Amino acid sequence: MNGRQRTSCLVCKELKNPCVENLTMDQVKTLDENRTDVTFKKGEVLCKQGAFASHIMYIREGLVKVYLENENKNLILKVKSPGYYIGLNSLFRGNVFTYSASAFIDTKVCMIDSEAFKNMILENPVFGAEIIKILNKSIVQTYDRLYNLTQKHLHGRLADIILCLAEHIHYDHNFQMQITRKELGELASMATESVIRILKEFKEEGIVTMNGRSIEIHNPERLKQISELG
Amino acid sequence: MNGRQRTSCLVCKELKNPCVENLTMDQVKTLDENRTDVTFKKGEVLCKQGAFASHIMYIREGLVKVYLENENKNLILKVKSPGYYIGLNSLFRGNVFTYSASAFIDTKVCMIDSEAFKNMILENPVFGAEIIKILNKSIVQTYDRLYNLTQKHLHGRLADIILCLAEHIHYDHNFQMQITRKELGELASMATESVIRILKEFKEEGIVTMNGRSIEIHNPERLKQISELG
DNA sequence: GTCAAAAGTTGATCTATATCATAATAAAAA
DNA sequence: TTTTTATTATGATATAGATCAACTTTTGAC
Repeated sequence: MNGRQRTSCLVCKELKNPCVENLTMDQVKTLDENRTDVTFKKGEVLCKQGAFASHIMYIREGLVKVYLENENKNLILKVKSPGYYIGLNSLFRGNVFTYSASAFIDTKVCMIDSEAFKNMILENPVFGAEIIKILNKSIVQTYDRLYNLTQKHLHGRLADIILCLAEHIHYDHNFQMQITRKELGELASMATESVIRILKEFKEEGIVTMNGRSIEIHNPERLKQISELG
Repeated sequence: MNGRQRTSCLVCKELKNPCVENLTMDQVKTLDENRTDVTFKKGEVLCKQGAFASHIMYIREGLVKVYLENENKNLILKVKSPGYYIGLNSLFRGNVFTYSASAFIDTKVCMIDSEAFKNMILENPVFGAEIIKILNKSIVQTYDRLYNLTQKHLHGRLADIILCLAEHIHYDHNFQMQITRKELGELASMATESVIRILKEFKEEGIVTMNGRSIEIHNPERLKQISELG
């Protein structure tokens, strides 16, 4: 694998980037004049694939599900947490959202006018470089998801998701999932019944114990192994 | 589908971008002093996932296969043609190639020193904005591939690839494929036998006629339909 | 507290697709 | 030209995982 393991982490912490630090006082002021804070309740749609992207969103609080829409089934691309941007992909190319996003839990975002954001990049190349860095992280994350969804089996994908929930969202190997088996299935891109069956197997092997939506990972190493083997 | 069809075109023409136009004479000169031309024969490796990316490559002639490596099986991400860059993803983040690339046919590239390239972005924000545009196009293309590989059936994926070869590489609905069924399978991410069987079906339905590696598409509309239905 | 709806569970079945085996060509090498 | 190797082709088999059906438990609404 040439130096890196492809764990499909839906939440890429590395992407978190307070690149506002690179702005001048004047620029922060301009940005401040061109922003507005909005709160979304769980399930509400933050942006719609194909709609005009007049603004970039910066997540302050909450958790956002980013997905591609289609008649039959949605494909979850990633889950974004505070510190991430939504809508960067629309910059300098059509100003149309390339994906839809909805609040996984109650979420607060700060909306920044696209034009103001673009000007910031054109005025301040260091800020631009930071945006490039963020985009590149996001591309690598997408490559990983592509790899995981096409090359790994259900067991590996579910192991990935459980580890991701524990280590990047709840920061604990013993946690209360706020999501249903169906949603878990959406994240791992598999049928609800498969989620249930595989969770049962993990339980029987002693890798986890579960009670309703609370889960405790006893053997994270084994989960990582399962994830690697596919 | 919210306004757009997800045809999995491995060769995204929109990405072609002579963004050198945005450089000053001085910058073009600097760039010229920091570049070197290299020719690769069919099959040769241009860059290796995980290796240090001391340079960006700009494709002048040929066709390049970009893929993720792994013990068992490679996953083709995209095919790049003249006008595209290789290695942009490594900018401002570790300078390590995120993928491997090899020449699909004889290929000429121009290598540009990474540091010189980065300086260009930091000196010239319009150039930086162009790079952001290119990265964003590439992300959207990757989302499409993710969608296609995970949501479409074999028939749809193969239809996509055949159309892509015809319309974006050979510019003719009647062309001589330079690749084997095995390679076709790699592009569409399916077994060689499946390629053969599905091609036979297309033939029997009168959508294409074939003779060895030469193929003529009689009903591109039908192929597009098959691609859409998955 | 009762009823309805949603979530969870389990087993049975179905299906798309990979894999295997083997043969027929075609291409390349000797 | 003969021999070897790679490609194309086809049928049989295996299997991962989805879908379906039915049943239980939990949650939420009135």
